[in-house]
Parts: sequence; structure tokens; C-alpha cells
Amino acid sequence: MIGIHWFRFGLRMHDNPALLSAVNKCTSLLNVYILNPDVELNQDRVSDNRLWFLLDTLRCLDVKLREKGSQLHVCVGQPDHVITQLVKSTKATLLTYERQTEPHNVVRDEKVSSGMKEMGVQVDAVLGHTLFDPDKLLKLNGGSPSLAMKGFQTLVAKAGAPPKPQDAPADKLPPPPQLTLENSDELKLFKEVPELSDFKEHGYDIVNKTTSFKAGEDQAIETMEAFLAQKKRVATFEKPQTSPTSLEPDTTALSPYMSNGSLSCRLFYWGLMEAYKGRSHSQPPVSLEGQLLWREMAHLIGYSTPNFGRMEGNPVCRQIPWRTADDKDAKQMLDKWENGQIGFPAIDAVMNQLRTEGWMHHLARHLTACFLTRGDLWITWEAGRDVFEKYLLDADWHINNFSWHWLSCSAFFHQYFRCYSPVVFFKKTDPTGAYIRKHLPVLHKMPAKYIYEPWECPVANQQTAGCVLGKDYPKPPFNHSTVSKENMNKMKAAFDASKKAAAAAKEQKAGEPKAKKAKKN
DNA sequence: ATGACGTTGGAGCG
DNA sequence: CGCTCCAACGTCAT
Repeated sequence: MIGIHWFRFGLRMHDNPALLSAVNKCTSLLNVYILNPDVELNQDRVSDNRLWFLLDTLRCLDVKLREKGSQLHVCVGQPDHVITQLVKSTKATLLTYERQTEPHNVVRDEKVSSGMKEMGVQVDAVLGHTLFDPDKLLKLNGGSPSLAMKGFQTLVAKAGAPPKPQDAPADKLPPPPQLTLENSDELKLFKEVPELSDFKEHGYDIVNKTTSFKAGEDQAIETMEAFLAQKKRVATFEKPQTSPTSLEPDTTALSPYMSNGSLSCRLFYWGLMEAYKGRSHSQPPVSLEGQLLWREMAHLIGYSTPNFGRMEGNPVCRQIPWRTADDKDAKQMLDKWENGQIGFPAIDAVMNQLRTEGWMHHLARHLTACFLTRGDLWITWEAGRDVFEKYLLDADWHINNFSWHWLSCSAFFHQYFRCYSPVVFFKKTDPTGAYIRKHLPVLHKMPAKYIYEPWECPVANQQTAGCVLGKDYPKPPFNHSTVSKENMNKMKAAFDASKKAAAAAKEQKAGEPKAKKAKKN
């Protein structure tokens, strides 16, 4: 049988059930990755760092495939068109891929698989990106996801242990089939995995790559094993106790690998169980196991909630009258926020780390997400979500949307009177401002006393520090305490309004059957 | 109904 | 560093 294995997530050889399915069934197998020019090669949606990380991951994958007598073919084009052309060219009768659950990916895959059906091509869509089968979890829970961690833990307990990771293919892979394709405007096939600079026409260039993260499956496993070898650190890990201002990640920093599947979450889960063995250890939700459960819960909610990627029409999302980019002031603030020029050093440092590294600590994300939405700027979480999605190496549709719901008090978390302060929050873990100095070098010489509020620094000292406010670094556009208090009042109003709306909807629902009956009669 | 709790707040006290 | 209070959310167990 001639087959095509379509890599999307699951960019690895280990624990890759979809790839194994292809290898076991095929005498000839084409391994392909498709770059969609509207998605992966779109500067508005994917930063240079993120595309570089993807391409370098693909390069590592290609090396491994070549060691097994195969290789990775990288194409540019619309996925349904590319797959159709590849099937025609290779005369393949099997298409395999790892199943994805993001709504846009579900739509794409439905389109592709219905096309394959018409061509008489068998499609194997295999699970591998999460610990559990989302449909199985939904069924166990009566058809709906769990919106709180406690309930989710109960659900997971019912589901039993997640599958053990599978080994990488032991033998040589089936050789690639003959491929005769003419490059066209709609389809470009690369002989080798492309570099960032191959996409200059899309605005990408290797000189814009600034992240120090290293890509690929080997790096992922090495990082994981190095962390899991620290048995005490693993056993005592409590997420809220880790530091957002540490100069090196204080957490595992495995998320970039987990999000594109160069690391299997099942490999990590079972490695973690092994590291826990014979030790008392921290528990979910704060433990490392808990972090995997949060990921799983976000994926299940994102998969099963209509319109989870926006506020309107989203049944779990509180409707809040946020400002959008249509508001001129909001748009200006949004741009400053994205580019680290808002005037609060902690916020700007976090956003600079996001743009240069493509990763920040979870609590740093909390601080800046709270600031953008309910805390200070009162801007829609959807706008912040898009900025994070563009720059984060670990961008994960479900988790990103879930977290923005959480931080904006739109769902899952409701204590809007608990608000992060851009001046105070980082002082706890970084009183001297080492993190600020690293990610916001213009404040490098600012005295520790003023590092989080340089506008309080006497002008003479600003000059000595080489950072004059309003010239070298912006003055903050408002007073945080005043604005955050005003915003809390707005939140109170929005909560009241949504309670009222919920009560009205309930009443209407109660009245509905009667109305229908009345109509019938 | 009521109270405890919720992965990760801040301010002010000792 | 640990405690209480702030003004007060939704969820869940009792």
C-alpha cells in the first residue's frame, strides 16, 4: 500500500501512533508537512521566532526520518489542494495524520477527508496529542466538559490511566514513493526543509530570529530528562511558588515542545510517574501532574465549547463591554502594550520577553493579561490572545483561549477584586529588578528603589541612570490604583448585567414550552 | 441556606 | 514571613 503521513502536530518519532499506523500498513510512504501561506507564513499571525522554531523542529524531524531511509517533504499551499495533488502524484490509497481538535483544524480536516473519500483514499486520524480521548471524556461526563478543576479531576479518575507512550519505529521506514510535481502558484515543494530566509517574500528573515530556545525532539527529550532527574524538585514542584522573574525558566519550559508535539505528553506523564515513585510529592492542581491536567482540561473545553475563540456566542464566556481596536485610544494602547512601550516596566519587560524569546513564565502572562483586560486597559481578551498566539513558541489554541478567559474573569475564574499590580507583583520575587534590567535594558541603571516606578525617580537621578522619563522611556499613561479601582466597578456592573441576563434567559426558557403549546393549540 | 473553597492579589500590621 | 482584612465573585458539599 502506498501512503501519505501528514505531519501537523506530533513532530516526533517517539510515541507517534499515527505514524506507526502508516508504517505498519504501507510498503511506500511519503512524509509531508504543509505550510499554509495564510496561516504559518502570515506575519500577522506567526512571528519570525515562531516560524523559525517550527522550521527547525521540522529540520530535526527530517534528520531522524533520513536516518530511517525516508525524509520529510515540506510543501507550501492550501492543505486540501496539496494533499489532493500528492495523492494523485503518488497514487496513494492511505492518508494518516494525528487528530487535531481546534475548530479551524477540525473544519480543515473534514474538508480534506471528504475529498479523500471521493478519491477512494482511506483516512486514519489517530489520537496522540492529549493524554485522553476527548470524546471518551465527554461521554464519561454526560456530554459536557468540566469547567472546574475539581470536577475535571473526578472525571479523569473515572477515565483511568492514560495510554503508555509507544516506541519510535524500530526498523527502516517504507521508502518514499515516486513524486512528480510541477511547482505552481498553488503548490510549492521543497527538496530540503526550508530556512526562515526562504520566506523573505512573506516578510520573514533569519536576522529577526532572536529566541534562544532550541528546537526538536532530541532537545525536548533532553530537557525533559534533565528536569525529571531532579527528583526533589519534581516531588516538591508547586506552580504558584515558582518565580516569574527568574532569568532562566523556573518551570520545565517544555511547553514549546509539547505544543507542536515534538514531545509527547504521554511520555512526560509516565516519566513523571516514574520520578514520583517511592516519594511523597505535591498534588494537582499545583503539582507537575496538575499542569498536565490543566492542559487536558483546556483542550477538552476548547474542543467542546462553541465559539470558544471569541466572546460573542460563547456559552461559557461572560459578556463584558470591552474596548476593541475600533476605539482609537484602545488601539494605541494595544500597540504600546504589544511593543513594550506602555510605561510600566514590569509589563514592558514581560512583553519584551514575549517578543524576543517567545516564552514567559505563567505568572508573567497573568500579570500582563490582567493588565490588558480587567486590570487596566479594559481591552478585549481576544486582542491579547492574538498577540500571544503570534509570538509564543508554545502557542496552543485551547490553552491560550482558556487562559485569557481566566485572566479576564470571563470564565473559570471570577474573583475580579483580586487584581495584579504592575508595580508590586514582581517585587515579591525580584526586589532589585534583575528581570526588568535584562528585558528592558533602558532601565539597566535605574536604582532598585525606582525600577518598578521610574516616574517617581528624581530627574537628576534619571539623568545619571541614562533614562529620562518621557524621552528614553515613556511615562505611564495613567495611575494604576485609580484605574484598576474604576475597572473593578465596571466588572461589578458587567457581572450584575450577566446575572440579570442569565435570569431572564432562564425565565424565558421556563416559559417556552407553554408558548409552544399555546401556538400548537 | 450556609459556609468552605478556589493553582498564583494587595495593603497593612506585627 | 505570616497574619488579617479588603469587599465580595461562583461552585460545590453539606
